[in-house]
Amino acid sequence: MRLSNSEWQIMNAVWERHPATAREVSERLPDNKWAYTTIKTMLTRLVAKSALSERKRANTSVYEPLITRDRARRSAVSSLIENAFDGAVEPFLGFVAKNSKLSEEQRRELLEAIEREETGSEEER
Amino acid sequence: MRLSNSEWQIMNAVWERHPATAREVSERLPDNKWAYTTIKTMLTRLVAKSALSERKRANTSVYEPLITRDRARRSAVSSLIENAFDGAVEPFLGFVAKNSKLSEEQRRELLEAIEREETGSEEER
DNA sequence: TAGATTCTTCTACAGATGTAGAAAGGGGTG
DNA sequence: CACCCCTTTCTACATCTGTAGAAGAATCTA
Repeated sequence: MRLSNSEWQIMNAVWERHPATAREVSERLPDNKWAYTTIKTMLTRLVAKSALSERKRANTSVYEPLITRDRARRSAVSSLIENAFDGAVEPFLGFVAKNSKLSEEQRRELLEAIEREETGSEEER
Repeated sequence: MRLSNSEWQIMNAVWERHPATAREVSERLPDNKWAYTTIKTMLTRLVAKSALSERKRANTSVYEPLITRDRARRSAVSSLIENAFDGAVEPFLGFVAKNSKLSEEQRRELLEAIEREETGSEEER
């Protein structure tokens, strides 16, 4: 399941709160510059690729995620590692650690996360 | 500078050792399934978007990166954070830490990297 | 219920991506 | 020089992405 840049924007809005109508998505989009029909088109495409479900309430479609944000993220990160790091996780992690100008706060958080070493993910519906 | 999946494969081969000819790229590609001309096409497109330079040696083109791997990686990671994490670095880091089934070894390395907190990057030419 | 408003569905189209064949050009070898 | 082989250059085409208008269908409102 690969999402394009614009599709991510749409999905983000739907994940935020759902079911959601096209209108709601449109309103949630930060400084939205898309025509309403553009959003509809993307919603339709996302339904086509089974990222969203569509159901009618009166004459209006309401959309709901079929994949979790977590899952989509994992897949995006994997793909990045695959392409940009030749599939090697370690260099990726090193890169992230080295390049992400962490604040003291973030650094501690990250360290803790690693310490905990919770492997797995909270699926957020 | 956005690289598509296939473009990453090509660039990876060029970064590996350069200048490189199309033939060399083709040979370096792990289990390459592309026709020679496909590779040529992609090299040409990469030249068009200034990711590679092209220069003739006899009747053969030799290519050389115009962007560093590090730079391309940073841009890819940024873009990922932008799309999949709404631009928030922290959730991204947490996610990575949590989801990346580190080996004991990798964990230590990552920790060290964070401790060192080298901000910046080794440009690899 | 007529008109205004909102939705949906279709159609369109340019540019990016994936993939590659045909044909022409250049260079080394016998 | 003739020829073979590798390389380049052109052209092609399907699919995906980004973006949206036109027109018709449903709904709300005075």
